[in-house]
Amino acid sequence: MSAYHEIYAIVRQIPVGKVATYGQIATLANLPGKPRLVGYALYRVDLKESDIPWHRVVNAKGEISFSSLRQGTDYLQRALLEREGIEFTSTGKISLRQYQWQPESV
DNA sequence: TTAGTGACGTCCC
DNA sequence: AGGGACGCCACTA
Repeated sequence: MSAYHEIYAIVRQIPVGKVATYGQIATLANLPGKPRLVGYALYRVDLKESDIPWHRVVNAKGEISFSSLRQGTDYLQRALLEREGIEFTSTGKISLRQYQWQPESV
């Protein structure tokens, strides 16, 4: 059983209209302090054949990680999030206080 | 095997 | 608020 499988399982649990951070996913996947692995795990996921809502994962700043490696999927991510009702600030950030996923339902 | 890089986070300035 | 340095570990050359 790969640790990445746990990551995918966690991401799949993120409800529509909510987002989670890489660090949050890492912790939930029993990989505290290793958020980079989460990012790499999602990078390995095939966007088309996976049923994983990868677009609901953002960094701790509440922003989408823009990278040339993603070939524009970063812009797609923002579009998908906006389609789910998530609003972006003028600086392109998301209000985590309002949209961050709370597994334990504070 | 060593070195470099990265869908990130935390700390310090 | 914004930017730089360091740490983390898997993958690639």
